[in-house]
Amino acid sequence: MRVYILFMQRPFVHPATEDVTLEGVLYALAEPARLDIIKRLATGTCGMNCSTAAPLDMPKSTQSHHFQILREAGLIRSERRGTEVVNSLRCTEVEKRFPGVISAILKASGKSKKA
Amino acid sequence: MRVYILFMQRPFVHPATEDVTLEGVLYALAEPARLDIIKRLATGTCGMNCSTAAPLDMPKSTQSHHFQILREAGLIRSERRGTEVVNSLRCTEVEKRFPGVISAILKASGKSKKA
DNA sequence: TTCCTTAGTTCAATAGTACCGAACTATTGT
DNA sequence: ACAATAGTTCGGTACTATTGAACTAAGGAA
Repeated sequence: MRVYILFMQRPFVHPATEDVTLEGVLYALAEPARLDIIKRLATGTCGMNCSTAAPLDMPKSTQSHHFQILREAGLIRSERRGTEVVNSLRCTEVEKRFPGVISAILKASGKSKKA
Repeated sequence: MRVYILFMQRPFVHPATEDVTLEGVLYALAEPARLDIIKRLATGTCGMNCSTAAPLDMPKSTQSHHFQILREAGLIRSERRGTEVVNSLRCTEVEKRFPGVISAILKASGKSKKA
């Protein structure tokens, strides 16, 4: 028999559009794994849970860490839906704050290092 | 009396345009101090030496480190001119490789965190 | 030449950050 | 009530950044 002490689950914190910083956005996207997550979210039409949006071989604790950074940078919105967390891009908001940045990076991210 | 053993000074290495990676560019620009350097270089019409392009209070060893990262990312070109190193942006090249990325970031970098 | 000055680099140590396994929380289904 | 699924938190190790100190290199002055 196991005793659990129950806490309220901490709600996710999302910065307001005007509080999103360029530094935070660039920092978040500079990590290939996180850019990868953003690319996956961009191709899908609806939100994705963490495991789906993250690369297959990434440990869950690392996923959690990266999603937190993306969320705090203002790039994604996360919502709890039962046991899972549904993540979706905040592209339009970020585009409004920093026009062209995300779209140009997403467009560029298709290019490989060398043929 | 001090004895110096003289070496040839290592020449600067600049990646070819096609070897510039998005990851490297974003990583380089994600650091506020480096974005600052790029902004300074962007406003000037000609090249600047390291001390001029870097923030005033930055230690020289840190400057050197940041310029190396910017250079290896393919964002700047460095040339020795006597005792100093003249740095200039490789904007057009990077724009050709990743259209819109640098220009959008430079445009966005003017925006402050909050009024 | 010899020394001084200016400009930047390299080294090494410390401070800070990231990654990931293990243990845990929370919700849903059986 | 228990098992399964999905994600979070913690803590230790491994990597990365920052910076003072020592150094290289070029250019001038005496």
